[in-house]
Amino acid sequence: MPELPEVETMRRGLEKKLLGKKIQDIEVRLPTIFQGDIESVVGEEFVAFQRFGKALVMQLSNDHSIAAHVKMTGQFVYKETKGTEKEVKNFHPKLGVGSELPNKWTHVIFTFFDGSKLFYNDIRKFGWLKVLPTKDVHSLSFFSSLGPDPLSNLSVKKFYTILQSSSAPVKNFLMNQQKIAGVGNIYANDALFLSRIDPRRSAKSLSEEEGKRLFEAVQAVLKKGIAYGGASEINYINVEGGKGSYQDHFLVYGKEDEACSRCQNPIRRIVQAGRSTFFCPVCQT
DNA sequence: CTTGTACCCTGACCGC
DNA sequence: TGCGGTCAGGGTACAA
Repeated sequence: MPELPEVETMRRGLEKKLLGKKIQDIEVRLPTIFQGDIESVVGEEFVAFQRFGKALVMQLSNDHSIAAHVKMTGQFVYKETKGTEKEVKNFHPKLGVGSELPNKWTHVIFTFFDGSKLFYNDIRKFGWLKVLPTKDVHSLSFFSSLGPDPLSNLSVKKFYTILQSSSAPVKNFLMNQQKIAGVGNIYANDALFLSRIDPRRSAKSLSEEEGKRLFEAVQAVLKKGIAYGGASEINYINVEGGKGSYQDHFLVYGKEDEACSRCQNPIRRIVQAGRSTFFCPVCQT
C-alpha cells in the first residue's frame, strides 16, 4: 500500500530520527529480505535520506547506502531505548502490530550507539533492504528503469510526452513505475477522478488539456496524501508508529456503489491489470 | 516492442 | 468455532 506519500512520510520520519545516528549492529532475522555486507556499514552514521518513487535510499558516512523498498506491508519503526508511554500509545495495535517490538513480523533490527533501535517489520515479506556502494544504487535495475518523480523532476510538458508514448489504459499508465514513479492504486484512482478522466482510456488518447489536468491532479493528490501523513488503509504506519489519515479523504478509492461526490451517480468498480479501479462512469469521460 | 497474467505472502473477511 | 475459499496489491518473471 505505501505509495509516494507514505514513503515520503517515512523518509521524513527517518531523517528526523536517524540523521547522524551511528550504527552499532544490524540483526537480520530473515536473510531473504536483507542483501549485502553488514560489516561495511557498522560504525557508520546516516548522512542523508532520499526517496525515488516508492523506494528509499539511506546514505551512510562511508560512501555506502542502504536502499529499501517496503512494498505492501513493510514498516520502519524507531524506538528509544526505553519506550515512553506516549510511544506505546501511538502504536496502533489494529494495524497488526502490538506495542512491543520486536514482534513476529520484525525481520531486521538496527541498533545505534545511543541505544535506540530501528525495526523493519513486514507481514507479507515482500519488501527488501540492500547494502551497496552509493555509486552503484542507480545501476540496480529497479532504480535504472524508474520514470521521473511527479513531485520533483517532472514538468507538464515531459509528462505529456511520456503519456503520448503509451497506448495502455491511462490507469495502468499511472501505475507503471517505468513511466512515472510513485503513483500506486489509491492515488491513481483519485487523480483520475479529480481530473474527470475515464481510467479505461488509452494514455495517448488524452488531449493536451486533459494531460495537463491529469498531471495537476496527480500532483494535487500526492501533495494532499503527504499533508495527511499518508493513507493507513491496510497497515501503513509511520516511523513513530502512528497512522496517516488520507484514508479519511479518499475521493473514489474503495467507494464502490457510493454516490459520486460530484454528480451523485454510483461509483463503479472494475479490474484493470489485476487491480481494482474505482471511478464515476458519468462524470469521468 | 507492448500488454496481460501468475506469483510471491499473510491477514481479513465471508459463507457454511 | 473452524474451515476453505477469496481478496488485497508492488514489482517481476514470463507468456502471448
